[in-house]
Amino acid sequence: MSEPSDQSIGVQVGLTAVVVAVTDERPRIVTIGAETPGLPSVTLDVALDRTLERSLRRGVAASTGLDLGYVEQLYTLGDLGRGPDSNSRLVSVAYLALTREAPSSGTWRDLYDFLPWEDFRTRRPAVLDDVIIPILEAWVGAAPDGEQPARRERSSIVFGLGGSAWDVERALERYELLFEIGWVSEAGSLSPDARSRGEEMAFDHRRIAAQALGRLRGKLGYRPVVFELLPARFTLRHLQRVVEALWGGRVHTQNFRRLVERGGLVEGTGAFDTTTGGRPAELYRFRREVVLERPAPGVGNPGMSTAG
Amino acid sequence: MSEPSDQSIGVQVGLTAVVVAVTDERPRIVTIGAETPGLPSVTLDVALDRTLERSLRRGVAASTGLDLGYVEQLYTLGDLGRGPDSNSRLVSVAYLALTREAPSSGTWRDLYDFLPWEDFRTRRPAVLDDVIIPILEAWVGAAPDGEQPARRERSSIVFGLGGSAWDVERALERYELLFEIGWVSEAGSLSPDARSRGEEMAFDHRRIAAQALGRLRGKLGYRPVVFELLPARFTLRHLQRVVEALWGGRVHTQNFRRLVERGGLVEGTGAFDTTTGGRPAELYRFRREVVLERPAPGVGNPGMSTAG
DNA sequence: ACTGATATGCTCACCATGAGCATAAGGAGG
DNA sequence: CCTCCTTATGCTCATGGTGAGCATATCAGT
Repeated sequence: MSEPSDQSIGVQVGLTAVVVAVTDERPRIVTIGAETPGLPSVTLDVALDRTLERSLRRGVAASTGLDLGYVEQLYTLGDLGRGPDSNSRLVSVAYLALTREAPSSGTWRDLYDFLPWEDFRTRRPAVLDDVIIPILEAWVGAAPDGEQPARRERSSIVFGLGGSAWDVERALERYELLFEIGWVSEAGSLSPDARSRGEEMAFDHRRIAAQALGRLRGKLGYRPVVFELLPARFTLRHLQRVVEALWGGRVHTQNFRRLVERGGLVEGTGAFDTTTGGRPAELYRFRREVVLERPAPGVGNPGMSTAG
Repeated sequence: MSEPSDQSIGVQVGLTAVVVAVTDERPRIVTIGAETPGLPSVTLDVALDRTLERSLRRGVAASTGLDLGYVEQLYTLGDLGRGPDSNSRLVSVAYLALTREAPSSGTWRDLYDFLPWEDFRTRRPAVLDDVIIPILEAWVGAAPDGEQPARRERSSIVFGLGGSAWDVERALERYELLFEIGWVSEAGSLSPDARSRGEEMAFDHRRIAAQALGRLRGKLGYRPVVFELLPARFTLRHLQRVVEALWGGRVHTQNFRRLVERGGLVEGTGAFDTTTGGRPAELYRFRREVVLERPAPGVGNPGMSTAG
């Protein structure tokens, strides 16, 4: 059982949030700090906070001015060597928060600035074929002894090589592999080609951001979380763009419509948006009742295509 | 960012494991303690453990003698009022571990002893219709003001009432709801009807067990985790029984076979097991390569039937 | 009116899934 | 040996979901 002991002296518990919004068809996160961007974080205050989540909300409000809505725990990190000094041990609980972009004392940044290889919407990222895959192949080739198959398998699964499909949800595994082979790094060591390697973040915050992206992508398929990122009324096109922004790929428009309409996720309001350029689009709203009807309501896994 | 401060004094970090095996078609977990069963736990030792997971493995080995294989982080709990005394704050990181049952200095217990309403294999648990649903209806009826619809919706979703289907993965939500309405309780207050309410566990360990069950049930569908619970060679029947034990329901045998065979999850070895009673069953092995071929290899969500 | 957009409806082939029938191959008992 | 019971395994069929693509509707501009 859990016996208290002096060993725990020097342990601190931090709470860190990846606050996600989608604006102008781009996934955005709140960052703090002028030079190296970091995620909004707070140290658990035993006296003030009854629960971890309350502590997080308080901390994010204090450092960004944002009042969080949907919040979900991601992961707890506690490896040696984290945190500001080497004397104490920092255990951080990372959270994913969904909201709509609002003025903040932090800075909203494009998530794909930090993870550029994750966005397939306009085209397959060139850095994948030009740089990452060759480096992975070298890493596989340089494997000691019988470890080569394991390395080959891992890179295949994670980066969709040799017959495996690109799995959008494996964003964390991709980051971890790139980190292990030394191609991306943490804690703001400026690399000369930040554009292709992605910008760095403070501490291990970029890893957390990658995990948030992967979790969110996965959850999109079976829980109606997208609507946290949308206004109360939206066009199906808008909904699709938000999903695509997070997914990092394009989907078949008609099938996407069928999915969300026939799946009962949305219902028309009768009002129209005429500002979209062509035929006016009907404004829809989220049908909350859907969670009663279907076991796993979400936008499914609509077939991804690199084309529009 | 994360500023160290004296607020964190008094915080302890604990690691807790739900160690799951399946023996004789029953899901089993390791418990510690003579009276009220608890989960194996350890306090993070800053000096000894480089990572949280190492700490957990060390702690479980120390308290049960078990050497864990597959380990996955579940959730981090940190509410006020946890832990042994009210002076300090205990933040616990809960883990799910999968293994095969082996001699242990802890005690292997049937998981459904603690969560009896979760097992639909022989029949729908009587306690659901006899006790739980009436209590839920009373709780809905007793709702203040306009809160009634929300309560009705929640109980419908979580317990599969009024058209909603029983979702095996919502084990945690069911426990949480039962806890909120006071029908199950924590920390070993002996209830007179433990057989139907389920046996209690120390602290909030029963909640953690419920979460482990839900997570495991979910993961079964899209990751080949069952095989952590099976020997290297097994019959399809054995595989099916293990899945059913965790799922808490029966599946259609032929369709299950089709799923795992045509899905490439297993391959025959040519050897047979003649001890099963009828026609000898071929022994199969897990095909590791499947993770390369399919994005989400698992035993899917084979249709559940209450009948055999 | 014609063009270019976007919105929306509909069809069709294909595959995964739920359900059930039928056959194969052991053992136990007469 | 024959019959029955049990488990294993093969196959069919209807249904619904999914990927793709064609066709039509309705706006803004020119």
